[in-house]
Amino acid sequence: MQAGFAFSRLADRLTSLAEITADDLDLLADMPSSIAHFGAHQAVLRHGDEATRCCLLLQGYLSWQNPESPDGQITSICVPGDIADPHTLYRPRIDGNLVALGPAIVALVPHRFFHELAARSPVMSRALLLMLLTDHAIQRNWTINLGSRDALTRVAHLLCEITVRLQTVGLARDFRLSSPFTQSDLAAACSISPVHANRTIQELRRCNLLQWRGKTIAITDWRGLVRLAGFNPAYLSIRSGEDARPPLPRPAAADVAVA
Amino acid sequence: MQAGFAFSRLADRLTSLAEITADDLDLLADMPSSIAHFGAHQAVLRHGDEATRCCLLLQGYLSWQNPESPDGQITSICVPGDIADPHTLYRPRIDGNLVALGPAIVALVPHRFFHELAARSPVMSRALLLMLLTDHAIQRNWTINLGSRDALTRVAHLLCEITVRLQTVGLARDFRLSSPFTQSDLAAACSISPVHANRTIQELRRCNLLQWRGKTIAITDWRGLVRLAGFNPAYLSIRSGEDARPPLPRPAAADVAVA
DNA sequence: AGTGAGCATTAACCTGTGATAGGTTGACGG
DNA sequence: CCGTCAACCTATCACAGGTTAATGCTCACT
Repeated sequence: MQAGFAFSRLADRLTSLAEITADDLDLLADMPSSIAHFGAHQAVLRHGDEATRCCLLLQGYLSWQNPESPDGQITSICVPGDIADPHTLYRPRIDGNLVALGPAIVALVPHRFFHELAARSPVMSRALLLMLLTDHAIQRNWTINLGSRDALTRVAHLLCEITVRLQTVGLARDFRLSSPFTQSDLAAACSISPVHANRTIQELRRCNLLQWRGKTIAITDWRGLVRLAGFNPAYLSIRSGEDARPPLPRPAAADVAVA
Repeated sequence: MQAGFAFSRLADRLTSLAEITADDLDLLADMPSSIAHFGAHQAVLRHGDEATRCCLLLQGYLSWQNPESPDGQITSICVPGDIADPHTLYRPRIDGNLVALGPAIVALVPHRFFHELAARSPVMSRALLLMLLTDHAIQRNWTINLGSRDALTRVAHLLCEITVRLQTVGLARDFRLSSPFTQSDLAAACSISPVHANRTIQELRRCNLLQWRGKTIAITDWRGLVRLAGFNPAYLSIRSGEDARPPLPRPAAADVAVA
């Protein structure tokens, strides 16, 4: 039941990308997979591996890290519902390390399943392609983030992005998100030093934008955070054509603080 | 004749990505296109446009710029043979401004042509997909570049990347590249100030790594530049499976300094 | 209760880069 | 021939953020 719950994140994610029908979703029922659990900072995929399966993230966060940089720079972050490595469907050689941020649950799905899925359903094929394109858009935005913002706004922007991405799959609806990652992880994602990450978070706290205690972050002033970051969710789009919807809290569910 | 020459860049580019046959290349012969010329800093596509055609770059350089950042941050650079906006095939809304760096010649090709091409030839379809994936890998690398290198190595890395990308389409074989872009353009791509870009270039000159006079850059010590930048061309790959070939100067052609 | 590991916090100091502002060169037009 | 303009070069000063290192907190395990 826990597992079925987690799998529905993928459905949510795909639905956010294209007009998926019930029939299409039924195709996911046959998905073969084996479930794997990972602990904090444990490697899911290693640089140089040849992938034969995709990593579908069910719970927690994963990060891609640059193997060459000494401080383990993080180049992207995956949230539940993401396929961490969709590109391996077409080019299986792994470039970078895929590492869990905090405990994570991953479903390993044979490449073959997705290839057949795409062959069987044009809409699903399109959704997978849009997933790739969205990853690309996110990556471009990380480039912008590093290139044009200072530490404070950079961290703020990253938090905005993660929040909206979680909301797309039904998490963090009340702007509370589980944060198993450390301040050093955040620093590695924003390319600042861990010490300065700390200074920065304190500044965000002092502005009453958020609380970060223990393993959850509560964003107490969403609009303030968005304004500070200059965050525009359009790039995360979400249903081709439409512009991104503002992440309004929909009727609360029971699954709120679990990422 | 000039034009036919330029079109062959696309063939070179696609060939570098997948095992293209002569029959596949023949399909390119029907490519409908209209040619457009642009001057320095002129916009090719504007943020918010809806694209119905792809921009195939024949000569010169194009850049994607972030419309929100005041200094016109450059988030990626296109070289001849690149399709500047392959993602518009699937999501036509333009995000960012596509701007010419120096004079550029572009072939505008209807989306329809590429969709039919992909439907007709699986290999071509694959090559187009790999083009998207390579763009993505390059973008990830820009994130790494901004996040983990200082100004000097950042500029060095960018120059290495551009050089190798030019070489895959038969340009810059002798490590001389046309550089219609200004130091400010370079600065915008590396997210440093124009003044500091100048300091940096002088440093590179002082180390005898390159000459930059007028509108051409001559890299005089390629290995030194690669070492300084920590450049590893693997991410540009270039024929799935293989690792990237070292960019050896092949028998010189007549087209050397023209980008 | 005691120990140790990992993480958060604080402080003192240092450096790369930005900002500003001025000077030089070269291409072009009248 | 001179004025204009854009690009390039140089110098100086201020500050965001890096580095290092010491201290404290919290939790897990014995």
